[in-house]
Amino acid sequence: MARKKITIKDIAESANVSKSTVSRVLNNNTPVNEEKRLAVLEAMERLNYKPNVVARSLAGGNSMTIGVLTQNIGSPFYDKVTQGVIQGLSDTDYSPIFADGRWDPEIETSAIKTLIDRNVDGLIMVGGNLPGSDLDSLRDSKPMVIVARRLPGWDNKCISVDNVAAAKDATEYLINSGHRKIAHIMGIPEHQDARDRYMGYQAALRDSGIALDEDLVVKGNFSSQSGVLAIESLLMKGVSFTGVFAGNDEMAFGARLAMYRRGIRVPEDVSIVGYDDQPNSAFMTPPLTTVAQPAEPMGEAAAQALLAFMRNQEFVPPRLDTELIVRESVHRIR
Amino acid sequence: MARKKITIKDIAESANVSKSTVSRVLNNNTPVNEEKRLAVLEAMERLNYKPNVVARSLAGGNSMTIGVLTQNIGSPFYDKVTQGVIQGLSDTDYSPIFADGRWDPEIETSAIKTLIDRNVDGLIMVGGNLPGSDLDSLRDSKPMVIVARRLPGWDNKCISVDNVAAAKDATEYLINSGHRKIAHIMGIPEHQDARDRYMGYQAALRDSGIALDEDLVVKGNFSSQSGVLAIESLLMKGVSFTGVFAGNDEMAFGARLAMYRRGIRVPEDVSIVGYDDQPNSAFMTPPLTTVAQPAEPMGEAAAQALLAFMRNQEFVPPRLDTELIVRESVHRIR
DNA sequence: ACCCTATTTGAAACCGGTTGCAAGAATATT
DNA sequence: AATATTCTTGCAACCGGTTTCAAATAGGGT
Repeated sequence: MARKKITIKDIAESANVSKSTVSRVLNNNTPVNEEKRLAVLEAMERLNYKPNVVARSLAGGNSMTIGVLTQNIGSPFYDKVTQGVIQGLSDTDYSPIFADGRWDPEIETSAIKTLIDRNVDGLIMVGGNLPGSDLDSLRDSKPMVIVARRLPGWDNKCISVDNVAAAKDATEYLINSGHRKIAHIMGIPEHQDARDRYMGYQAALRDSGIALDEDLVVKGNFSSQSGVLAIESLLMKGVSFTGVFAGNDEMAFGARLAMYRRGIRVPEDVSIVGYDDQPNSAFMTPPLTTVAQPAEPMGEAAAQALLAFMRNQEFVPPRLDTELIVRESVHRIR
Repeated sequence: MARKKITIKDIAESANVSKSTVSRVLNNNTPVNEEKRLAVLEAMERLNYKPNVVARSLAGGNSMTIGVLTQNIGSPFYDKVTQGVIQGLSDTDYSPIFADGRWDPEIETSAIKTLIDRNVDGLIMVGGNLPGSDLDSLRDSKPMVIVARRLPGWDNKCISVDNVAAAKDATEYLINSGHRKIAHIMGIPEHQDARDRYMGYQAALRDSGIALDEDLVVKGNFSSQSGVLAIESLLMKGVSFTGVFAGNDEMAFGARLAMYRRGIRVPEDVSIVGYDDQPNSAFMTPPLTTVAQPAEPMGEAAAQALLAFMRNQEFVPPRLDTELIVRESVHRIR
C-alpha cells in the first residue's frame, strides 16, 4: 500500500518509450504505434499506474474538477438537485468541488472566485441569486450551466422546469375540485421560482374566470414557520378560503399545523396543495397533494450538459416534466 | 478580468528578489529580511497575486483540499453534519471535496481511493459502514476523523454523540409519562446508531423494571415507509402498546401516518417519540417529541478537529449534547 | 532506386510553485 | 583584526505531467 508512488517515468522506462509517448497513449490525442501503445498499456496495468491528477492539472491546464455553487445545503429540493449533479459526475473522471453561496450575491461572487481560483474546468450553479449581468462576464471564461434557475439570455445553458405551468396545474386541480376561494402562500419574492409559481396561480384563476383577490395571497419565505404565519394572518384578517396552494411543501406543512391548532380539518374544511414533493410529504397527515419536480434528473442533466458543453458536443436534455402527485389533502366540494 | 495570470515570477521581478524569497514570505517558514518581505507583500498586493493552488499542491505535496466521504446526501441528519463540515472549513484555506459511499463498503473504498488520488490533505468520514479494520490501514497515511460514527479504537478521532444515553432518555420520558407498553421501531441493524438506540431503549426498560418484550420491537430501515410497515405489523400481530419510540424521525412520521390510517389518535391513544429532530418534526401533527442531535456542531467540530490534527495541535471538542425536545406527541396516562 | 511527404517519436521546455544547498553578508568569538 | 558562526538569499533541481519542435522512420510516387 505504502510503496513508492509510480509515475509516468516509471511507465516510460518499463515500456521502453519516452514520457511523451506514455502521455500520448494516456490522452490518446496523437496517433501512436499500436505495438508501443500496447506495451504502454500493459505497463500501466502491471504497475497499477494512476496518473497524478494534480500534475496533470498543472501541466495541462485542466483540473478535472467541476465547481458546484450551491445555495443552501440542507434544503430538500436543492439537495436533491445537488445529489443529481454528484450522480451525473460519478462515472466520469471529474470530481465536484463545492462552495456555498447562501443566496447572497456577495457571498456567491466570492464563492465563484474561490472555485475559479481552484482552477475548475467548469461551473454548475444550483439556483442562485446573482444577477444575470454579473454572470455574463464569467460566461466566456468558463464553461458553465445553471440548474434549477431560469435566466434570461441563458436559455441554452439553463436546466430547469416550467414553474409557471406546474403551479397553474396545481391551482387548476383545486379549481376543478370545486374550490373558488384559494389562498396562495408565496415564497421569497426575490426568487424567480416564487414569482413563477405565483404567476401560475394567477393564470389558473384567470383562465377559470375567478378574480384575483389580493387578500388571499400572503408572502412567506419558503420556511414551515412562514406557512403557519401565513395561515394565522389569513385567519386574523377574516378572509375565508377553502383551498390553499403553498409555494413549497415546507410552507404547506406549516399551514397544515396552523390549521391543526385551530381545529380546522384538512382536507374536509380546507384543502392544501404543495410544491416540491419532498420525501416527507407523502407522510403528512393527510398525505400531501403536491407538485413533483424531477430534482435529481435535473442535477444529472446539468452535469451531462456541462460535460457535453466542455467537449463541444451537442446535448439534448431529457424531458424534465413536473407532475402533480395526487394524494389526500384535497377535498372535492360542492 | 481576462488579463494574464500573474505568477510568483512576476512578484519576484517586481520586488527585486528571487522566486524562493517570495515563496518564503508566502509560507513564512524561513526568516526573511523585513525590508524585502514588505516589498514582496506590497508587490503581491499591488498585482493582486493569488498563488496557484494546483502548482502549490504539486510542488509542496499538500493540496489544500479536505476529502469528505458522505454516505447519502439527501438524508436530513447527515446533510446537516455535512453542512457543518462545510461551515467549519469555510473560513480556512481548505476546500472540501466530496465523494459518496452510499453506505456500501465497496463503494466507500473506491470513494476513499478517489479522494486520496486527488491528493487530499485530510479525510473526514461522515458516518459510514466500512469495517474498522479497513480503516486502520489508512489511518497513518492520512490525517482523518470520523464524525457521526463511533468506532472502537478510534476514540480520539471520532466526533459523535452518545446515542445510547439519548435513546434511554427518550424512552424514560415515555415511561415517566406512565407508559409501560412501549414499542421500538429499530433502524438498520447494521448501523451502529440503530443498535445503540435499541440498547438505550432496553436500558431504560431495565432500569424501570419493565421486562423487554421482543414482540414490541420491530425492525425498520430508517425510512418513513418502514415506519408505517412497523406499525402495521404490530397491529397485525395484535400486540398492544401505548407508546412508540422510533429510531429516527422518518420512521416516526411513518408510524404516525399508519395510525392516522387506522384511526388511532396521536397522542391520545398512542404516544410517539422520535430521534433526530429534523426540521419537519416540529410541523408534524401533532408536533413530534424527539431527540435533537447537534448535527451541525458535530460537523464543524470534525472540521476543526481535523485541522488541529493536521497541525499537530491539541483540540478539545466542544460539548456535544443531545437534548430531548418535548413537543406534543406524548400523552401522560394513568 | 530516389526523392518527397506523411507519421511516429523523443528531447527539452514548460506549468507555478517548493526546497536543499552553498555562497555571501552579517554578527559573534577569541 | 582574523576567524568562526549564524542569517539571508539565490540558484537550480524537482513535483509529474503536457506539448512544441525537429529528427527519424515509414510509405508513396514515378
